[in-house]
Amino acid sequence: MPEGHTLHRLASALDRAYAGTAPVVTSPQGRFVEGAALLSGRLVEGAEAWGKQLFVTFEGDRILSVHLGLIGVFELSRYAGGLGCEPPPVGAVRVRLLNQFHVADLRGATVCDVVSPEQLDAIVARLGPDPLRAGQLGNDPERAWSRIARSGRSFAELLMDQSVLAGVGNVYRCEVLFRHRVDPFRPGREIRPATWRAIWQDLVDLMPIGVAFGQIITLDEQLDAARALLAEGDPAAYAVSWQGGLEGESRRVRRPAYESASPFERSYAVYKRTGEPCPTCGSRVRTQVVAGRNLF
DNA sequence: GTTTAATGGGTAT
DNA sequence: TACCCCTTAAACT
Repeated sequence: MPEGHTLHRLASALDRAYAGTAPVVTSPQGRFVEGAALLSGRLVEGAEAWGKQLFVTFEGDRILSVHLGLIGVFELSRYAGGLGCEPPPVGAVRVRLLNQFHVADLRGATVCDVVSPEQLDAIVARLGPDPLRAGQLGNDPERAWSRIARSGRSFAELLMDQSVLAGVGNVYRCEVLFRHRVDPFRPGREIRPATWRAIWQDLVDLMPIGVAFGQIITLDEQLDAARALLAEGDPAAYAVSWQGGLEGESRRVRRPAYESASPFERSYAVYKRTGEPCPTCGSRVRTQVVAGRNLF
């Protein structure tokens, strides 16, 4: 379940697995048969993410455009044995990319289309700056600030608006508001410029760590440990493609490669901690549904 | 066996 | 603000 870090991690994993190869593209579920036919057998030029949008570019200006939505999963795994020996699709697999060593199965996405470069540009043009593309041309955080500074909408709402800021979802939103002690309901126009700059910089620091470990990490102790691991070495060590069930568990736990096994327990300051004590002051974390999403 | 929740977002009202 | 779509697995009966 995806925020921007998931999509960027997925894009680079797909890029490594498929760029320069011509995968067989199918739709075992049957709902993307025509699109699959447009792509199958063509050389993959690359994969990239913008915010929560994923694009896989095939030769001939045909681009697979995917948005995972709330529940979508693009499960990438390596298999041994070559074509014809791949694992059978399980569940509602809308798209399967298959080459000699890799299978990627897409399930539950809200968007899955073949688009042109012009359509890709139009999708990207609707997005605000992406903290995972910090420093890149045309990805200026001032664009987000100009929207925030003149908006009467709540800051919490603005952080989730992909046309203001691309890639942040509910977890990063809740956690970053907590980290900077910002009232979620304060209107954008009452946010101080220094507050916005600090939050943008924090996301620029935090989100690549999320990409490296395949997990949103926002607690300071975990961040310190994560930075130490990254400093001493090999983020690829965490790019494990399968996570088996724990010893004694009856059910096998499978995770997509881009989510990977992480050495960190999933733990947040406020997200999904309703009723539990604040890590700083001990008061109870409260929840309020804002436009259909749980704000903590 | 059925219901619900989930890190999203588009469209209608 | 409501409702719709996508799919799965955990949490309920």
